[in-house]
Amino acid sequence: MDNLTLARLLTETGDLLEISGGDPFRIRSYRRAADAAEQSTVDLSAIADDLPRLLEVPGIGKSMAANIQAAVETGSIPLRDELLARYSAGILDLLKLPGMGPKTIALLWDAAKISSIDQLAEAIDAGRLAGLPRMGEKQIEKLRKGIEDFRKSAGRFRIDEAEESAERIIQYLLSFDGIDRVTPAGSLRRGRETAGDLDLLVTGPACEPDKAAAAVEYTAAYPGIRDIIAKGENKVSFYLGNSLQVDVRLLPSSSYGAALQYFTGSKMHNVSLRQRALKMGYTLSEWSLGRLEDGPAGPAGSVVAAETEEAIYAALGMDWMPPELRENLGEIEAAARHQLPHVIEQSDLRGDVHMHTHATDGRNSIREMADAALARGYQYIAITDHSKNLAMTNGLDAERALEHVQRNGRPHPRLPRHRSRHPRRRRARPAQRSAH
DNA sequence: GCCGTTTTCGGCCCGACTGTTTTCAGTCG
Repeated sequence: MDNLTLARLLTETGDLLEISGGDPFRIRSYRRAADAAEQSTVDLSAIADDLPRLLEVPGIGKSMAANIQAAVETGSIPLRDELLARYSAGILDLLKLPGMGPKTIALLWDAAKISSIDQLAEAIDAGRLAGLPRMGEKQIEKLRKGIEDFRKSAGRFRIDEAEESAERIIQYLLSFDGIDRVTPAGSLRRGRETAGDLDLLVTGPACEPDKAAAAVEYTAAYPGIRDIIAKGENKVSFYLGNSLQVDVRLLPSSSYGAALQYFTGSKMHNVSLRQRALKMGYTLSEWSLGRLEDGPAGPAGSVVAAETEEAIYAALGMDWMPPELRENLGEIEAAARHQLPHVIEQSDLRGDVHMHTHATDGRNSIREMADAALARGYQYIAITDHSKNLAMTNGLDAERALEHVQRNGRPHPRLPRHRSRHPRRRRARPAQRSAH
């Protein structure tokens, strides 16, 4: 069983526990364990029998270790099976509808025994939701729309697709007078391979508190918007035509560092960082790092650090770290010990050994790719075009391959202007795991 | 259910937005 499957099982158990009204902190433990499984560079199923090693993983205690062992042996987690038997497998899909959380699902279950999207759609059409607590007209319409969107399906987006969408929105926003800077944050900034949504941080004089109304309206008028999800004093969320969700947050330049830190995440990194802040007598929010004794953070809260990420991490006794490391996998402790690992950069890459030319399904010639590779400082490349077995991609047989090389491929003094399939930076091995 | 710079018990992040709740609960990131 791979780590992603393990993470899904743990997440689902946490979700079901929440629907059943379980202890919030126990629920959080399942989520934290799921996160640990997803991010771990060690194959947890391979060490399932090695209890001491499992317990070394932050977020995995005795119970979670037992759950992992059960999952590897049986393909599921006992508590998950028990709860699924009480409801039905389809109940987990309900959580994917916008605005639908465990409390609402519990309500729908208690009032109408609804445990799947199809049952919910049917209940809406039959008018059986009207009259339930918190089920006004707008709420029901929102659910109807959510079901429609779910059936069309959205899912996660490749990072290059998200980047393209981001670039267009950034250009649009920068043309507004008083917006100085638009910074993509979230998983895009953390260099993940896919993004569930797009987070954009907007700063400038037009984003000062109490003055942001015009900029908010301008943002909400972006031509690519399909539906507005939420619009407030300094935040706009919407769906683009391709179903990518975009969250735009407008904050004053004086809060840029705090906002960037907050919006970059990951969620679990932020939770850990705030816990550390609390222990040190501070409170951290998207507005600033402030002193706890001065009251809650926020636009009017006290400011220990806010303008740069560096200042915030420094005030918390830590080195600044590249966004790629912020996954709550020990980087906070490593930064506090000043022992962050080196993150591999584009300049560290020496070559690329998986490249297709226009002879099959690539877009460039061997020569063009060689030139591009040289421009990046590569020392070698390997051309790996398809064989004829893959006819749909114009696979080459031996004769055609030879012809192609003779025509294009004489040893060339120079090398991949093809878009690398690798992220610009590769994730470094987290510090804590290097001790394993 | 996990974890420890005070802790093996007692605490566990924080603010924005929405809808219908007349003061707030639920959801989200």
